[in-house]
Amino acid sequence: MEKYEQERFAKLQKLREKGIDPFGGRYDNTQSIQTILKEFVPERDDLKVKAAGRIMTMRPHGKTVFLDIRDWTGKIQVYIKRDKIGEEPFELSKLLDLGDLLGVEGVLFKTRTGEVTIYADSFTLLSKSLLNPPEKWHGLKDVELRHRQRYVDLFTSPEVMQTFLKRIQIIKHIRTFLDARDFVEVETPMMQSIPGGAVARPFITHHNALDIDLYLRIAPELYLKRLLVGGMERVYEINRNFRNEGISTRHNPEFTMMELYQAYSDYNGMMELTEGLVVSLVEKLYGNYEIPFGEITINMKPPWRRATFCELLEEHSGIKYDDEEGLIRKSKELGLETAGIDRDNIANNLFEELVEKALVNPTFVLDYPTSICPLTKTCAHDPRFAQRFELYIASMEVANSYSELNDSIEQDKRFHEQLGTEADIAGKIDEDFLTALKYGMPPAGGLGIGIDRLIMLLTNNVSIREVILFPLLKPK
RNA sequence: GCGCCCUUAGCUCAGAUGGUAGAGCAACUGACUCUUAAUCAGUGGGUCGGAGGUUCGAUUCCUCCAGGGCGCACCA
Repeated sequence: MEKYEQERFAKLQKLREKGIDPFGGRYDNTQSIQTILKEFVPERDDLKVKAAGRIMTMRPHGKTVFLDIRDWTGKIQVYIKRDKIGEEPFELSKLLDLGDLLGVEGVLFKTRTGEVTIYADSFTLLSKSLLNPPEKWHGLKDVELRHRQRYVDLFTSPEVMQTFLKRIQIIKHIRTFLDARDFVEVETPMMQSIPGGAVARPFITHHNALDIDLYLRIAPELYLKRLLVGGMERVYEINRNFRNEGISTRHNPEFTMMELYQAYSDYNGMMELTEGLVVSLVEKLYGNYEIPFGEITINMKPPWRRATFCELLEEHSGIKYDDEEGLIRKSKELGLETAGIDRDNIANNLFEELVEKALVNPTFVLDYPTSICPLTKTCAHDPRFAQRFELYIASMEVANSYSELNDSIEQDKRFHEQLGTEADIAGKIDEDFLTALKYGMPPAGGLGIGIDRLIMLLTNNVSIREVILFPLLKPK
């Protein structure tokens, strides 16, 4: 390692001796390689182009050298010929290495073998690379190295670059979609003194001047609803949530969540919105509704199935929600814990065990038991159930939505039921949120979409770490 | 947190019932003015993840540790 670096450093010194700055500077008016490749027309041999990119391969042939440079849009071959470029510059080309960043000016032509190539009039070293890039053919395969040194992964693997560019495109599309429907994007606190809006272990941090502990937010929900009270009728936020829990192919401690709230809507409105949004993304990225995901193919064609929690539970377990003994019996058959657990949670555990795995094509699961939905309005026809849906695709929970509970008295009661004893409650209920509700919050639909998971689906990556630029890894 | 698996050259990978390792790419030297996984000739490169143990001898067997992958658990 040391050795390779020294060899390259020696070349760098030689360049300096020749008066060349090995780290370049401003290099204006380049065109993207993709644009250059599109511009080429076979009839013309005088199209001047200027490109900049990283040297990926080099094929020296005595008094000529072919090299491929890549930028973030594509790859193009460069042809450097001594008789064309002059003796001194040609000597400089011998000090180039794989991985160096190079600027090239020249005319386009097609080689005998049919490859569009820049016939270099001149080249400029824009940055000397001091480390060996990974192998040209296999690239960087080691998953750990790919994540730790994402910068290498990105310049080595165009597919990885494409995944992240798609991620950016998807998030941009979501913003455009929501902006077109009169939503406004807002920012709410990441550091909260009471972590609310979800149930999860938070990260704790400390503010020195105030000498108080703060929590990194587990959800923005309670602040976004305050904005509904304030009269911001359609708000959304796309930003990070932090949960101090296990790491898996579907969980990263910090992840990107989109939450939105629409006054005077409800969870039915949110279903329409969700389906419209995700389908528009599928159409944009795929042009058809059959999308591959790992080993499976998902059919995203709307309309998506809508089925209640109870229907699905019965469909996959043969047991009705009302049949408490049946639920317990089935749970025991499956080896699930039942002691000290109430019926709703037993039902929910059974649901997770039996139903979720089967939900491959998009399915809206409606009307969860009220006790596991503390922030949700109950169903008019049966208050044991709440107006909530979760959207499952490929057995992953992708979205979660409800008709927002706007009755402050009911909300107060639910918080207390959720938290249990008075001792547990101290300092854990966001009283200011309840105060806000008392002023009056419009009935509203709320929606949360796990952006990373959505991007996994839309880019065919089965691990969340493949769609997060710098996933959390233990320090080496 | 638990279980299974992985860690060998800069990168991608071989390998040995235990006798201190090999290929391709990359690098270095030379030849080559339309090549493209360029080619040809030659050269160098390794604490075999770390620490212990067994052994005459360990990279190989055992234990522990670290990092990672997958699954489970956790996760409204």
